[in-house]
Amino acid sequence: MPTDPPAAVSVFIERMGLSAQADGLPRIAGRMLGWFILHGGPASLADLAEALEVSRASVSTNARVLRDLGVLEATARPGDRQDYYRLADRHYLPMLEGYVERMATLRDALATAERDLPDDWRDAQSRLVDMHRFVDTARDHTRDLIERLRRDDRGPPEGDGHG
Amino acid sequence: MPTDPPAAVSVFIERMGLSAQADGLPRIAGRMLGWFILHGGPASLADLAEALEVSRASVSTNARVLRDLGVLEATARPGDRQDYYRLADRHYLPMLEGYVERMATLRDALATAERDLPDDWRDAQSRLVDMHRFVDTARDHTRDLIERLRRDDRGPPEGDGHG
DNA sequence: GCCAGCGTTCAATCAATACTGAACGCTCCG
DNA sequence: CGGAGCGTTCAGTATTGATTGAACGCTGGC
Repeated sequence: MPTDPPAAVSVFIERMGLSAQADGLPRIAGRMLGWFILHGGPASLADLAEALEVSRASVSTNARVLRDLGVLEATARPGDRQDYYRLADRHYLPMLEGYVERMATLRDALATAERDLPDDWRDAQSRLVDMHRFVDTARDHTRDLIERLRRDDRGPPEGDGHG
Repeated sequence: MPTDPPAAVSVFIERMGLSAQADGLPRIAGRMLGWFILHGGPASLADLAEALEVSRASVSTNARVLRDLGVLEATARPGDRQDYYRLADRHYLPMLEGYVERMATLRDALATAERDLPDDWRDAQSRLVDMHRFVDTARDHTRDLIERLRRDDRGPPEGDGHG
């Protein structure tokens, strides 16, 4: 074996699992994402199950989750009946979209409360509106960011490095 | 009782609990936040425990969590030995700061992988850098948003309504 | 038409963690 | 100095949800 650096590989995959967990996704989904970031190419569910040492059931379930999110894409290979998956182009955008979605949920709770609460509750209404405005701002801001990132597919191939 | 609209109140509080849960916080923390948004004023832990019908232990623990996050502030009332809490000024900012923190964690995982992986893994490196750039962009963007929101304390007291 | 392989689904298990009740330490009042 | 009230902490409980193993349906090869 010319190369045997599984140390950094497994460390990264595990970290991605934890990161996904922090974002409300199953840990295995994050590990699958990590695996795809490192290995990229189309892989079958059996490949993933073996590589990550998890059950086929988990791989199947989480592949569906990631596919529905837009992180993974299904590909077909001529002459092979297996399902193959690969990373979607801008696979990281769903993360931001998840944030937007949470903000929308929160926004709805605020709007409903504003509507259903009597006018007596002046202070409450004031605080609701205040937070409502904040959530709208944050959501719009993040939406714009997503739009922008969706447009410039890659940006300059190289040049200025750091941020 | 001149007003008895606890329906919308409890609905909102419960929704805030779920919203907090989606953000990785204990549900009770979210319900406490909801209660403070509606009732605002300084409240003792005993008040909260009774209002939300949860144990004093939970209230104590979650009050600490929310205080450490910057969502609640501790206030003192002269002549009263109890601890009183109230909503912090821009209590919603910690939500965005939490996002930034998660992105920083993710960024660190990516940077570490880039450093520790051998150059052989060209494609992996390429994907890592690609995602790294994205995370940096999103993080900076969100940071700027936080900065901006921190500056304009309230904006106009009233006038143009919608965003 | 039967067999093998793949993906999915479902009940059961397991782990993580939020929540509670009880005990403790502290501070102030009498 | 003794007692009461408040907040904190800790072990135990309960609940949520991820993960698994096994059974099922489907598709293609022989």
